[in-house]
Amino acid sequence: MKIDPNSSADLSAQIAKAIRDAIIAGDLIVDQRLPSEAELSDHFGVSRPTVREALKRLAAQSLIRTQRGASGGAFVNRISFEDAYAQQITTSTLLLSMNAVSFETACEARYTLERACAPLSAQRRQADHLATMRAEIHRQSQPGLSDEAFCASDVAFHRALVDGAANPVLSYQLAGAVEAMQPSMNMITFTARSREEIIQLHTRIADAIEGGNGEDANAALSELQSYTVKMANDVIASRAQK
Amino acid sequence: MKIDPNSSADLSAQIAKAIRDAIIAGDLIVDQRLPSEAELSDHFGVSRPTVREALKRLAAQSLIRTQRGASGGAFVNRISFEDAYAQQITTSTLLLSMNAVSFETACEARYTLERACAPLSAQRRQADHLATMRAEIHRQSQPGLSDEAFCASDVAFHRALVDGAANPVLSYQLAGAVEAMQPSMNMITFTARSREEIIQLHTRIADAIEGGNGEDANAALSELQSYTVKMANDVIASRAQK
DNA sequence: TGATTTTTAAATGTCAGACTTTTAAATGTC
DNA sequence: GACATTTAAAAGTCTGACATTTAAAAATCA
Repeated sequence: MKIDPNSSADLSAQIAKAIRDAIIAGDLIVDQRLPSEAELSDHFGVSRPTVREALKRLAAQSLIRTQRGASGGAFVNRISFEDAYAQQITTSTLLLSMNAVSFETACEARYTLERACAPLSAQRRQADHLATMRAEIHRQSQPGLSDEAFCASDVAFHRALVDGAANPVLSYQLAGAVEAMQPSMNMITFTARSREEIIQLHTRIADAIEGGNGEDANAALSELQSYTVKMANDVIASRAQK
Repeated sequence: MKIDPNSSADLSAQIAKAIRDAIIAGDLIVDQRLPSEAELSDHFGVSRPTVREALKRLAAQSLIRTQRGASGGAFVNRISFEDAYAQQITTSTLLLSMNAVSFETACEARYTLERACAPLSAQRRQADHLATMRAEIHRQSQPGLSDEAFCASDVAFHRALVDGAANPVLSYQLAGAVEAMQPSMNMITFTARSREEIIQLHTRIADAIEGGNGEDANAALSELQSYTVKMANDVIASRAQK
């Protein structure tokens, strides 16, 4: 692991890259302890604060974890699916909110990916996935539920659908697509009428998943996509009017 | 933006979280300048190195960028699709390599997602996507190509397929699924015979995309998935034998 | 001897203050 | 007015110190 002291880039960025590359290449394996900060600053010929900045960069990506105390230090971290979910959701959410991505484009991506999962879910879903879906449908039909809570329940419903495919990699990839839309969804006002419509489609999806009918589920998902886009366009139109 | 000095968590982590939350909530908007490091350390009642560690954490997630010099400082960064790609690929790659995910599971996720894109790509692909696919097929048929180069070309082919769907959000989500598999793919030895088989399937896919036939493309993708899994299993079996 | 408590040392976390380098803007000069 | 010079602000880096945490070693005691 070496750095170029003449490069224009930050030393801490270079050091972080060197260590990151070593982890990706497998030169540093999970749970292996890195040299102490003092040793690293010796090795790279920089001061301890500079090394620390590099380590914080890696910690922010969940590549390492640190422990204080004797026999503490920085350890190569096994990235958990939970960590990866969280990072993906943050990145996806900001990517959408900062880049003028149309609601329609994001929605298409989300539902296209969900339709990829639904047939697998129809085949493999366990009882608990179905139970979660039914429970969320029930919650959605409660009167007095706020729009935000309705959206959150919607996300939970769709996550159960995706998790039913019993492929954690798929669940991870979908997490970003589903959750990143929540901020834009939160802008929509869900009237009693539209909630009813959505709940009906959710019920159709749950029935199809229960019956092992992936095609039906996908048809309902497509309708849900159209309806959601329509609702969003209504909001945009009514805003433009004002 | 406030922190709790009595919390057990690192101050720099708390500060990073406070700023990150402000960005996500929209309290800090793109290109807005954060207070200088000195001002931030005043505000949070901590030293400058601590503030700097927090800022490096955010920089690692591409949430801010920094500029030196007069009228420099830390600015809220617009996360580009390129940044998001890179992060997703790093995270996905490490997630797979560190978590004993079976080749089959990862492969299923990848091809399931690709099959979601292919019909869109068959409808919308531009000439350049098709040209890239054909060019990569041609490269793959070159004798003397290393296994690594063959894999890299394979990735480029599949990316062109996905990009043909003309939905940047979809391309972003797929980037992780496709690229994260490269390390495991690199472990496979591609014999002349297997390359021929793959090239034939790639050609079928390209033909289907050119002809606007999403179903054909998906059938070929399914075959490619089976064949890839079979090859990987052969490698695993022959290793176990040794 | 064995269990418990105390001490110790290593490591990260934090701080203060200084110096270096970069860079844009203000100032001065022709 | 155009160009060169100075200046000041800000990030980048360094040194050295102290605080806090924690596991292991040492000491104590039943």
